[in-house]
Amino acid sequence: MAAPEPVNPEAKEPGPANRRVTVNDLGLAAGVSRSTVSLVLRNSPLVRRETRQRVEEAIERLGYVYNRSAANLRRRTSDMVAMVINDLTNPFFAELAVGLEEALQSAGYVSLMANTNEDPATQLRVMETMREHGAAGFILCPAMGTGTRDAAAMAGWSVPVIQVMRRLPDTRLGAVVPDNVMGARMATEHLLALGHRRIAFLGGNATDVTAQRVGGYRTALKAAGIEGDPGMVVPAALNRGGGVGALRTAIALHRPPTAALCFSDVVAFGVLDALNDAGHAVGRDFSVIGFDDVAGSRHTLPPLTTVAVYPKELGKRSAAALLRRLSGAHEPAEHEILAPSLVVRGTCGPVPGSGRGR
Amino acid sequence: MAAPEPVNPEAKEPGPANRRVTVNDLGLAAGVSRSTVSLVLRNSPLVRRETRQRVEEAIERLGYVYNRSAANLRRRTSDMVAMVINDLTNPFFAELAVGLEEALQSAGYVSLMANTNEDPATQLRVMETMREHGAAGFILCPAMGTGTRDAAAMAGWSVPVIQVMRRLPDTRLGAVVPDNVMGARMATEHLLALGHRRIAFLGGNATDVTAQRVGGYRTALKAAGIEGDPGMVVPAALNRGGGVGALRTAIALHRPPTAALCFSDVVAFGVLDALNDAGHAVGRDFSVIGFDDVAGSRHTLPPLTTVAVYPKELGKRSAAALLRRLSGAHEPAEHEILAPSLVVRGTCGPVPGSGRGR
DNA sequence: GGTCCGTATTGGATCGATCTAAACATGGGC
DNA sequence: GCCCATGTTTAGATCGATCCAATACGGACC
Repeated sequence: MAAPEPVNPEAKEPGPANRRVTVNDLGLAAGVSRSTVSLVLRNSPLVRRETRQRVEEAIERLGYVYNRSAANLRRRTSDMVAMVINDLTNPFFAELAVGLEEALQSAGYVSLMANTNEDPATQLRVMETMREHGAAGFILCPAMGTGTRDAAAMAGWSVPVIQVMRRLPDTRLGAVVPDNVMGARMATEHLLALGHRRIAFLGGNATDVTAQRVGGYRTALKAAGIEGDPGMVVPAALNRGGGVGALRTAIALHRPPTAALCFSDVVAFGVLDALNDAGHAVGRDFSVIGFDDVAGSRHTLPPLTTVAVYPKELGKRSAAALLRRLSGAHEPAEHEILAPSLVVRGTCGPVPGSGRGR
Repeated sequence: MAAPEPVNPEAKEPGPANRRVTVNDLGLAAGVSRSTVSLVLRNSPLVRRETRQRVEEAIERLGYVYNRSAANLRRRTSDMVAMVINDLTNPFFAELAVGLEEALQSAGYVSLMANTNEDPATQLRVMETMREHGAAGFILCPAMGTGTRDAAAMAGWSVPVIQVMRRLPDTRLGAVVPDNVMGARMATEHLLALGHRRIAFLGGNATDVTAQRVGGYRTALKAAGIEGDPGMVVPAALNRGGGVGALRTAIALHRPPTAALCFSDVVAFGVLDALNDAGHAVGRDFSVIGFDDVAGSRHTLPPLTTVAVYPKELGKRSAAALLRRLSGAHEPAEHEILAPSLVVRGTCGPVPGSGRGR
């Protein structure tokens, strides 16, 4: 007997007013109590084989959907983790997010996600909402300009917060970051070994990351006995246009650099644009090193020498760190620092006019 | 009197075993019932001003956190939306995801997110989990090779599913997609207008998107009275390397093309690499058009002529479509098709040897 | 037959909120 | 003094699952 109205064809049993199927309904259908159904759902060995089959058959027949929210409420648990990312359109962070989500997914967690667009206010708002939703923990790549008050508030929440890539000055928050100081030092030393003495640092923002990279760069120069020239550090927007501008500023200096370490690959792309534009031969007239090793850096002309920091790995590690905090009751907040590596491609060469060319 | 143990400093009131603060606790603290507290939480005008203040003061003092899961359970509602993306590391989809999330966020929803990595099995698994979590609806960019059975299963769930960018052949699912046919037609006509007769189509995958773009390309050729040469459609992996290989295949043909429409900008990047590598002047010896208009296409040498499809806008629109379905009770599944536009930059020119050069 | 045991099952309370209908207070009108 | 309207508050049931202590059942054993 066909139903007169075009109802949802999946609603296998009409039921009273198309109500959601619950453990009670299953029990009724299978001739057991909801407690037994619950045991079946949780794969308890207490249930007799035959009873289990009856229940499973009812689950199938009624099209039952388990309600994790209700279960989590009763069990006082949560299997949701929040990931809060500053800028997903940046391929670096996109890859980080993918590594993160993949790790969480395979650990049986589901991810709440928000993009903050580098806005601390948005960041705090979405994190509060996610907390109300019962997120078991947070992975946060802090927006630029996140205040100390915000950090303190997060640290006061009773769920673990793991920072990734960037760090706020609050020791109660965990973190997984690359060793920016070391990466910048390695890159600078590479240029020094090629004979460069006047090396610029191009690009940077108001995060701890910039401070660390500039720090590593300065340390390497100092160790080589080179006086740091403040004009050699050129701040610039972290995009291609910023790189173009920064290079032009640098080569217009009274005593221009012969090489540059860039804050990121994207900035380096702009630097390459500007060099090509001005007719300089990259790697011969001027050497360039990037930072991050994003996908595109393999394909510039010439291919970009850069410092690889493995964003996907950062994501995976931060997920692992969070999962550790979630299982081990009161682990302390740890900071994990990943070693970067220098990837030598084609944008660096000996100092022009050193006689080592050709 | 200082507590002896280093407990969570945010736990303003010790409470019995550091239990979560609930409406009951608030009621006790403010001298009202939990019902009144609940009214305050929902900003009901029924509550007397003075009572509301007492409750709000208690909320502040006890550090209360609203439990949305519990509320959603009782109210039989959900304010979570699931976004399921095939490949977030692809900047095109990353931007789409950002537009999507932004729109959902400002509509008061929180986003569950999963990356499927183009794997239909993963896709189905995470979507089922999200359903159990009570997602109010789905925005799905289907993984390549998603089966009809999967599509039917999703359509049978009682929550709306909006596809974005790609479409499965199931009319019960909504969709927001660009007009790929039109875009490819416009691009091909642009090349035809420049005098090209032998135009290749490079790259493609096993989705409806490829079929549509090739379709538009063929339609334009046919309208110009050009016999479609099957060898001119060169399938290739959708990455830079695929583009390199596809171009080499194309120019090795007996009668090679003088221009190419690429499946995507990324493929076009590879094509440009291969052309530069072979010493061809792009835009003079050979014309290239991309598809998507991703950020990088502005910065190739020369800048890439391409078909813009506005991924962020696709994201916003699909969010809007889902929200419409969520409010309006039984809206039908609509398909929204966005017009693309041709962005003319520097990679196209007249046919070589046509005398129109220079 | 009664006791004990292991296996399998169950009803009632509970998680933290909301809903419903009813109760309560106050004041005016008659 | 009673009724009713208005404004404010509340107890009990409920959402859909799990926890807990209790129970039912059959068989082994004295």
